[in-house]
Amino acid sequence: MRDKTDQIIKAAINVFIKKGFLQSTTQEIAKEADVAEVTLYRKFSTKQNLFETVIKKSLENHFKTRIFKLAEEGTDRFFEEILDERLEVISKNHQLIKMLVSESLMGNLTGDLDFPSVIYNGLKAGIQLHFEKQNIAADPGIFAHQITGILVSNVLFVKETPYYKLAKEEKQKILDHYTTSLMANL
Amino acid sequence: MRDKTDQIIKAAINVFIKKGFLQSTTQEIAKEADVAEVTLYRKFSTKQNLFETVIKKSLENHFKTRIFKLAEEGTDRFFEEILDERLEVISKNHQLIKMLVSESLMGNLTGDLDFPSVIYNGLKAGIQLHFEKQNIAADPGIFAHQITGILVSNVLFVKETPYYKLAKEEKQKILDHYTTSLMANL
Amino acid sequence: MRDKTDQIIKAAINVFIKKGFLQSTTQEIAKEADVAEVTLYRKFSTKQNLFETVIKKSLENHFKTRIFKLAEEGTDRFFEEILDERLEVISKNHQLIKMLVSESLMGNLTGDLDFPSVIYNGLKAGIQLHFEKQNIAADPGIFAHQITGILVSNVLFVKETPYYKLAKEEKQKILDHYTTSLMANL
Amino acid sequence: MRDKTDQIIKAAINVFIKKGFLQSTTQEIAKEADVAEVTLYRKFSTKQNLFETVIKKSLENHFKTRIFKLAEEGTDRFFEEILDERLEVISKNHQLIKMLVSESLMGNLTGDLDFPSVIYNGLKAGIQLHFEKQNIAADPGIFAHQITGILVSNVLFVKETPYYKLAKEEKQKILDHYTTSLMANL
DNA sequence: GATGAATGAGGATTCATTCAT
DNA sequence: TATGAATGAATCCTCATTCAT
Repeated sequence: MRDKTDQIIKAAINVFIKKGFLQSTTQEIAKEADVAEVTLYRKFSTKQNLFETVIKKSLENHFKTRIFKLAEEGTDRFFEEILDERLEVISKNHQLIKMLVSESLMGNLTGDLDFPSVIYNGLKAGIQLHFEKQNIAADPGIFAHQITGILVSNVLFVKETPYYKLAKEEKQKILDHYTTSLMANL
Repeated sequence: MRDKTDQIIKAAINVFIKKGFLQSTTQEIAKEADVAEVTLYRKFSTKQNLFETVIKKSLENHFKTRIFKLAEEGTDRFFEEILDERLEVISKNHQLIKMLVSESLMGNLTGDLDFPSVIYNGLKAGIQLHFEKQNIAADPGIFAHQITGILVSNVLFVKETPYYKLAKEEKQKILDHYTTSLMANL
Repeated sequence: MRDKTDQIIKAAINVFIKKGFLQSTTQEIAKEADVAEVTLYRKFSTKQNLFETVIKKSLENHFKTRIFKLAEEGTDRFFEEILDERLEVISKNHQLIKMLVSESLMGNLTGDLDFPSVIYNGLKAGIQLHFEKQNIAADPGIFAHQITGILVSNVLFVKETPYYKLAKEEKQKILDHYTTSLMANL
Repeated sequence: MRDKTDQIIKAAINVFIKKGFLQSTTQEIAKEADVAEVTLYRKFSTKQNLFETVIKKSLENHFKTRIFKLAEEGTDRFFEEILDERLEVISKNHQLIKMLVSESLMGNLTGDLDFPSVIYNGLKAGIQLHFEKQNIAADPGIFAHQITGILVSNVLFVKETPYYKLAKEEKQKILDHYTTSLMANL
């Protein structure tokens, strides 16, 4: 039972990532999950509901962040570290995130499922804490905004080599660039 | 004749913006255009084709850029000016651009219809020219990338007041922030 | 379950016979089968597929032939008997066969669904066996061809009284005529 | 004007032969005739009407027969000559005749457009005359029927080499076979 | 708990034909 | 006479969802 439910969720996530919400059919998901189509309705009652469940699960699984710990620690490489962490995650879940952003833009994600908002709010809260700890007088919002932009542009354009596969020095170069940009306004 | 065609295009753009490609139905477009559904097919043969026509038209109408002229002129406020221009356009066509980015992410836009690429490539070419004129040794790609990020984050998050409605000083503050960020790496 | 499937097949055959493939609509078939149109698609996926299924079934049900048994037996009234058998079948399934021939001419039947070919090949093989058994040196093809002609002309032209309703002597007269014709070339 | 009309008829015949009545569209015919679709309606008012016109024309153009002259002449090779004539015509207009027979079977041809009937009736009348002249006491109908069967079987099955391309001796062999068959019942 | 069977609603597209010029 | 423009009516087919077992 947990079994079938998991199969469905796994299949659903694959299909949704590949085709997006509208293009995915419950038929295809059921087939990929090797389950009868009705079973899926038994457990999730609605395609929309299945989608939301899947999104929630994905967000939980992939986007845990260390941002608050970093802010607490008071590291002076704060921006560098969260950028590194985020770029790593994004490059590893490229398709998923593309879908999340796309669905967000289409208005299919609301509240705590709206990926860009979740990211943004997380960043903002973390940065705010960081600024407080470091006695920096600056608007956390605009920095969160800017970082989100950096991240999203990395979703829109696929690089030959994804970030997480880059050599350490290459990563560093990128991080330096972004950090320099961000710090310029402090 | 041009008349009906225009009605259809106008209606199509509205509907596509409101609902995206998949959710839009030719029926609804026809109704909004006050035209028989067939007429739409006579003129555009396919929903997909209508969509592409509409997108092309939109790109032509709204996204002419002064970037090359600016690069030629050799203004030292180059980044500031193109950012201003772009933010103006974006804030005025928010819904349209949301749709364009969304469809791009879903893979429904290719080649010269792929909005983010078009923007990015335009920026890159302009920046390259600018750098050459100013004898700046820097990678235009990374700056184009960064600006695209800035722009997209402005698409993702709706502000209370859209950019184009802001007071001059407020605009200037925003532009200063971004420009400082960008110039920090020169 | 078998129930609905059978209803559909039965209805489909009726409609196809009455109107031919192109003129028949899945809607009408569904209605005649007292089934939702979708159900038909669930079971047969395609109108074409339903058509082929129905044709196959019809061929199996109505056109089993005794020709090989007759050839084996070595009866000297071989031609007479198969002609009788065939004319019986044809006159009893006149509408069906008209449709089959018509669709064949339109190129909508291929391979083992192509009624005229099936008939011809069956005849040819049977006659060949017959000739071998009887040590007759003649081309089975031309006789099969000729018999097919006889049969088809009985499809094209409706008689007042169908063959199967004729009195024994009348049948005999017809058979004699055809047999004389055929045997003249032996 | 005559010009356009002719273009349309020519195009129509091509398309109808290639696709049959139902599968042909007035659009395609108009395109092939290099004429506006409406023009076709101007001149023929209806697809059905165009079809009938075209059929009539075709029957007139291709199926003039010498049968009555032959009957009058009182040749003793009567059957042979009309068979030769007919097989020649059929093999030269194979596609057209396939279409005619197919449409006849579908009930789309009535009265003097019904090709098989036309052929049959022509044969019957000619044979009757022949029998009278030759003082033969036999039913012309059954012979006409039989010849029609021969002809139709030549429509159903395409030979590698069409009749009209065969060498004289080969034609003769075929004619001898058929004639023998027919005469056996005299 | 799981599923085979069935469906209402809708969607893109095609076709013969008419209108107005 | 010829035609560009427009359309009502259908057609095949798909999808999310429910029913009965």
